[in-house]
Amino acid sequence: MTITIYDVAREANVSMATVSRVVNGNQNVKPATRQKVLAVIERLDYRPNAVARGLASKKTKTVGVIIPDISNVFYAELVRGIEDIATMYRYNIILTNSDQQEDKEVQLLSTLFSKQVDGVVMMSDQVTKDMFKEMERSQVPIVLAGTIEATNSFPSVNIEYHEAAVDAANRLLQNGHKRVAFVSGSISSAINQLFKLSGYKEALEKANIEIDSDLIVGIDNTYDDGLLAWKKLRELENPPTAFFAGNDEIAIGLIHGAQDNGFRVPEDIEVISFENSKLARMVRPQLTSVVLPLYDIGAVSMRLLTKFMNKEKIDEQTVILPYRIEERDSVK
Amino acid sequence: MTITIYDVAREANVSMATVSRVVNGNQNVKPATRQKVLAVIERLDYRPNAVARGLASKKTKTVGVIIPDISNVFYAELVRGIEDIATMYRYNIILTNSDQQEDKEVQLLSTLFSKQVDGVVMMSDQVTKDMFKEMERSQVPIVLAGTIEATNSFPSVNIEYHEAAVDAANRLLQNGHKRVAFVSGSISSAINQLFKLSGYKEALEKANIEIDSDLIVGIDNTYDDGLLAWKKLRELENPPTAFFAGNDEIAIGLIHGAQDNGFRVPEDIEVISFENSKLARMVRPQLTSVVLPLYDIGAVSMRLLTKFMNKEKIDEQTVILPYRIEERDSVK
DNA sequence: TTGAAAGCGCTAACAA
DNA sequence: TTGTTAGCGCTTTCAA
Repeated sequence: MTITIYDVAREANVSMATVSRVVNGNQNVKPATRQKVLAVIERLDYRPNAVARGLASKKTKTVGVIIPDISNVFYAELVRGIEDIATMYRYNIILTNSDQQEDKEVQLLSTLFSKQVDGVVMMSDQVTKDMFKEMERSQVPIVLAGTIEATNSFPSVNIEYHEAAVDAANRLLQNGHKRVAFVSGSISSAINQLFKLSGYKEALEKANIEIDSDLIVGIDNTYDDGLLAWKKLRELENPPTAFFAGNDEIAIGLIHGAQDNGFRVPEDIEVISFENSKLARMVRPQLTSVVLPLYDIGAVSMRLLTKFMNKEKIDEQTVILPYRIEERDSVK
Repeated sequence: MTITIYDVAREANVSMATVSRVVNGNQNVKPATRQKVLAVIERLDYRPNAVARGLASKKTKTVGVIIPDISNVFYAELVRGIEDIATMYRYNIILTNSDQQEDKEVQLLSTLFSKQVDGVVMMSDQVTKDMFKEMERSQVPIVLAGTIEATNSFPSVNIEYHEAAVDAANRLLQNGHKRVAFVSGSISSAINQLFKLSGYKEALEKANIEIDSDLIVGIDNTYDDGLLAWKKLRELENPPTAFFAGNDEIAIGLIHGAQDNGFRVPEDIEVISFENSKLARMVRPQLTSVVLPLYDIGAVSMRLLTKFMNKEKIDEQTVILPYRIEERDSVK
């Protein structure tokens, strides 16, 4: 039925150990023997069983990936970065969606461990206590991608969210705005709370502008919620004239809300986003946005993971990638 | 170090077979014994090794997924559908990107087989001969999602592309257009060629409109190419007044191209799309589009695959999902 | 340079 | 209801 290393060994008149050696590229095989074995492998169309190999070697050449939701472009980009580097190092990835549910994240980790993955790349809004506990007892390395964990106990790849947020807010402030709204997804998440919002606040404070909590709104990371946020903010006695949007969908919602009400962007209203997905160029006006290099974060995370898996020397387990602001047309 | 079924057996004073039984929910265990074993499992925090299990049982509870590119929303939606149903049936997925490269697709299949996946869901523009050969000798079921294979040798899930295309073209023709362009990605792909384009042609012929090959343009499925296609088509002596776009990005490129040239959509130019991703609602005017239910195609494909994997009775291995046209504002 | 043999951690007859 | 045992297909000593 399925042909095994034994069949090859028998046909080639060698021991299975020898077959194993040629399959694994071990140099201790006489060229002639190697040829002979290779020929039989070819003839029988032998294909090593990776599961058996995994059991014997305790290496599965597969890594687990936990993200909130693959149907979100944001995470999809990240995963592409991870997968490309994984492929490069001959790993496959098991992809899982957590929907940001803590219990699911914990359970997913557990499933991945039971499947004996060689490592895990994970992205989460917030590393809770339970997750931390599960992560701690992992036998394999875990890299956090675009995820903040307070104690910095795990390797991670991020950008300077705080500085980026300060920059973005300043970009608006320097155009003279006094009423700048902060509209972002899950304000409670570590990154939004600790970095983006704090950057926004710092910029305002430095500009001597009082922080108005009415101008800080936490919504879902969606277009519709962006639209809604516009409506709500518009009804304020003293509505904002500029918006710091947590991501592209929100930014577009805000812009369309403004346009539908007869405002022009950027003439009347300015909007800066924080993501720079493909979407950023697919609206009019095109979005000025902090670029979050998701693909790179994924790629670098995976590369870092390979280093841990191969027990290579690690220079720095906390890597910070550069960011920049892509100037387009939603800000003057 | 790692604790195994043996450790549990020893601590619980039972045989490993009994432990195996309780772990697998086998009913042939005395409740008292079950309790005892469960307690030890809990105490030692024993976790079954899925790789060993896979080797012994020849079932890995993981399925392979091959798609062109996860960073494309289109495929990401599909994968989410697959993953959700997979999770429901306790399968994990190994995700791979083929970038539509035939050799990569063949090689990916081979890798997945070597990892002993229990089945494969795959999406491809075109099932080539080499792929077909590799698929044919698969020991496990393969379901094609949103993919046409001429001989219908494999189970598949699709929509009525041809009818949908006829409908879409008619939607434009009924508004009196005589010059309707067909702008789509990889005209050579099976679906585009055999179904979308043929539907477009059929509709035109029925309306007694001569087919003008200048009006049929094959590009990449991108926003930028949509923009370019607009420019090119605009320079025609007798330019089109309506567009059948192969997907949302192309539709948006076309619309922006038109708007940038001072045309109004849908007043001057009408555009119908073929996808209905999230994007469709995120532009002005919002896109009228054939809805391609990607999530559903993924979900149904995975469900179908579980039936094959469990050797359930299959009513129909070729499933066709309904489509509809979402009327919005890019068509009058 | 090669082979023998002992696992890897589990499932699944089969016997008791 | 439980235990014994023979694999599953491979890697990896160790010895030759």
